[in-house]
Amino acid sequence: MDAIDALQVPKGVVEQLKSCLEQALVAVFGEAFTGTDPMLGPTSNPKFGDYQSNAPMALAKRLGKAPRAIAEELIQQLDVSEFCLPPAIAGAGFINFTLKPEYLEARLSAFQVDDRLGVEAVKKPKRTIVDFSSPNIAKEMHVGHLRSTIIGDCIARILEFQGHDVLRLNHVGDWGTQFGMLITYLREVCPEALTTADALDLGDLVAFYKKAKQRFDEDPQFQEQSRQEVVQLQSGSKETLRAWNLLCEQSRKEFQVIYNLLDICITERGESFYNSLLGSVVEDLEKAGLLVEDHGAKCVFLDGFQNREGQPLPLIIQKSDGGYNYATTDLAAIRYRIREDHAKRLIYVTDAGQANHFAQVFQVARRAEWIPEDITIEHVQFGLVQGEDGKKLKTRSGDTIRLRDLLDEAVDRARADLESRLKEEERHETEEFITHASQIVGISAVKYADLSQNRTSNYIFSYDKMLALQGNTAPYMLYAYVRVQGISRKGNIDFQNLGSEATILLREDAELTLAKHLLQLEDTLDAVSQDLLPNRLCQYLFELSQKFNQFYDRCPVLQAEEPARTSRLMLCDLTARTLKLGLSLLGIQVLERM
RNA sequence: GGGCUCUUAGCUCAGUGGAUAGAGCAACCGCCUUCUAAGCGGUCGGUCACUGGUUCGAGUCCAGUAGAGCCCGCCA
Repeated sequence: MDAIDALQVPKGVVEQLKSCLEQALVAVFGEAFTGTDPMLGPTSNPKFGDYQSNAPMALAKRLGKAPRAIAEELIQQLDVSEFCLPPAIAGAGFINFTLKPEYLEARLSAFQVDDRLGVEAVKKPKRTIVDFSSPNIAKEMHVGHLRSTIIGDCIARILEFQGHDVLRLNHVGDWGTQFGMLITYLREVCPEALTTADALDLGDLVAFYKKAKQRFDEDPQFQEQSRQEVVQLQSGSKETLRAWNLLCEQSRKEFQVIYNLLDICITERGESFYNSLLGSVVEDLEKAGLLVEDHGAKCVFLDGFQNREGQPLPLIIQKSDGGYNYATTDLAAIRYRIREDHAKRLIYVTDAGQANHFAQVFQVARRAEWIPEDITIEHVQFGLVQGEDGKKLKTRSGDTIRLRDLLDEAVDRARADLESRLKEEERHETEEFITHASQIVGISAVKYADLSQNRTSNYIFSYDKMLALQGNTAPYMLYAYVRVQGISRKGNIDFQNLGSEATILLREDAELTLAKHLLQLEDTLDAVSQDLLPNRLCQYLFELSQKFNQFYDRCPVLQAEEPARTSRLMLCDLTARTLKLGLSLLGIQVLERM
């Protein structure tokens, strides 16, 4: 087969093999086996080939035959010669498939002119909302916002690349009791901040917030005033709204500094956006017969949730003072996102501590029949960021770490490391180079360290580990990319112009291993867009870097004779482009030199 | 008391119901006259918390036990 055929069969290898197996199952065992899962996956060990089917063992009971006999019959009816070597039966009844070098060569050669590197855009794009980051107005962004921001951005990037229509929403905390207490406090001690722009910077605001919170916790009268202020806000008092607006504007500027640093694009649509819709949420829940008044508050009592005394737990929709809280806002947001934004997939990226809250809100929305069957709603939760002592990450003095400081330190450390290496190697680089490289390495390291862990577990934050040059880190991968660019500089190679005759030839094991991995990008992205676990993409890119480094170690490129030389140059270029694309989906930029 | 998440090598962590459970770090041993050694190869390292169950097959699914973290009525 040649490159043209490969282009006409654009489906992933796995899909092709699966459908061949499905056809064989029907051909051998009859129509009753239509739709039987062929149980195809990558092999558990490269010595078994590339893919394995476990179907014979699964079907043994149903067919009353030995697995190996079933495998034998299946193979007879199976024609995969287009892309595989003859399949082999092994062990208890596994069917092992090994891809033909010619097939790999043809597929990869086609990637040469494909910016998407073989990854097809989805046929049915879904309107998807990714709700992430969500800092609170009047507070500084801190470590707690790190994971939501990084993971949410990554998920959005991947879904966008797959062709989905993604709306990235920043559900900022710009409403609620905390706001009331801040305005109440400022009215007392710094009234000009409520009427004049830039009267305070965010640092002051944060200090005031802390004091306000203190007052709120110990002074019942202050509490009451704060609640009243919230009611004023919610009912649209002009003066309060103006003060509120000034505070928001101040915070917004500061958030943007962080988002620029992290290269994050997001649309702000805070809690306040849903303010005018809260009343109808209450009304509709009332109509649906879900609302119960208890101690003056309007609640929905939940199925499967209890308080300490074993009583059913309420979700409070409207407080006894008439104010609304976050559950109400989240319910309004669900409705708005489905009815007005026409979202088909709703994704919330917040910490695991909010799992109860979302489970409760989703339950109420379902019982109110606001979530149609064809719409999925997911809480993408993640664990705590912990210090190296295993406790919640804090500064030495016990304060919360500002996100800004955390990122600055990562960049500073990357810079110190780079400078010491330059000195050691007696290299001289411009200030511009050093600044840029440190910036990319530092920020990438923070992002990659976070994304490379399974998000559901807590994660231990360590500058030393994330900035390490060895292992599963951003610098290791950036270096693999830089190595390719080094080859092109050394050999004066223009990867865009390797000639129309250029073809990929896979002769060495290291070449074959690398080639097979390059072909798995699509499957990897499919998996990530389903389970929303970015660490799988990280794992893929890490393995790609390892396989490239092995190839680099064993196969000379520039010194090789033609046609191997051009073929290897193509493999280098494909690797670099795959790394660049993959890292970009993690929100990480590459460097040409480092 | 209830709920959620977790428990895998000395450390940090992967692991789609399938074959002999993997990686990185740390430790130790090798490899630069050859494209950046920020690399590559090798050695050492395991009662997958425990007990049952489902299954042809369980680290993976179910139940229970123990331990850790987080959450649990008017904050978000």
